[in-house]
Amino acid sequence: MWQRHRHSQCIKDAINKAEQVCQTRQCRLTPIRKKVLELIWKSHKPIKAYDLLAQLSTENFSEKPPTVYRALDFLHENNLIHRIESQNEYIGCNTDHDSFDSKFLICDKCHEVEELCESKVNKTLFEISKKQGFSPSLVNVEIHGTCAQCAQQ
Amino acid sequence: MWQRHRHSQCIKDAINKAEQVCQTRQCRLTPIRKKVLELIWKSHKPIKAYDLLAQLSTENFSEKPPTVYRALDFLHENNLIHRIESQNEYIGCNTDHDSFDSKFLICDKCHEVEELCESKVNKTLFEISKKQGFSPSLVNVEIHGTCAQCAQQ
DNA sequence: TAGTGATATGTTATACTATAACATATATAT
DNA sequence: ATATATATGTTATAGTATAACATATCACTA
Repeated sequence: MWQRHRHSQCIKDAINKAEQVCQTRQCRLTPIRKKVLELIWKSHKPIKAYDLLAQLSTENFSEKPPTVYRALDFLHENNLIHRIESQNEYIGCNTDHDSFDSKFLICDKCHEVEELCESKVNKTLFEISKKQGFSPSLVNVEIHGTCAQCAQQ
Repeated sequence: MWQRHRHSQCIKDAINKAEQVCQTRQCRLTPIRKKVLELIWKSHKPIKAYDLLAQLSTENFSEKPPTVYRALDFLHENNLIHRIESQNEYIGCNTDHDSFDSKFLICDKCHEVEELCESKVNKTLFEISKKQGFSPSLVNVEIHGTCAQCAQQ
């Protein structure tokens, strides 16, 4: 990418947003939760639970599965991260949509993932669902393929 | 359901279709593969790999994970089943679309799943992807919620 | 400010999901 | 018949996630 990406900034933004959300919702961004969120954002790509866990070892936290899964649960419940279902991976969310609607472009070559913010498709899917008597609560779209970068090569 | 569902018939249809597909593609619907496909269709709901495996035990097949995962891989490659990513479950596919496009309504109460056959949304998603320079190869949509049956109760 | 209930974390164990690697058997095509 | 490819058997292990209970910390109020 020719454009300089101020990565440290996007981590900070994510933490700030998380702190705001927690203040509003009266829940606590504890050190573990904050650290896990930071680690997720530090990774430009979606990251696996056990990779997060390994990184926690260098910190002062218990390096055991429940540590990271509890933090992931918390962050997910509060719409601060998404789970990429087809990959068992987690990625930060900095958009303002509620968690019931998420769409991802997943590059199968470099494994980068981009979140799509688009509401038309979502609306259509809701309408189709309702026509069938189905009451949707959550829509997840995962589109696999090749990203622009990788296609050039 | 007031309407009588001829379940044995839909299993037969699925096997017939599989045999056709295999003839066309020059691949083999071996006894294991056929049995796994039958078991998947026998279950009205998506089913887990290890549940299939347990059911294979009563048959004359090796009740070990690779047995079922290999059959699942084969059936999936040939578009005879889908994987519900958010549930780690497998479901039969009797529609004629290619596997690169699948959409499911997943009832979180009774766990029944219905496949949507709809191409408009898919087209839109492809267009959006391409605008971003992304070349999609596969779209998977999983919509969670409550089905008509369960909503009545 | 000590006590109490709710929330969060530590810890051990185990359940659930999937694949690697190599041996053996079966099918298909000369 | 034999060679090659394909499929299955078998053992072991990797990878993903949760249950259950103990301990600690927070937040509220008596």
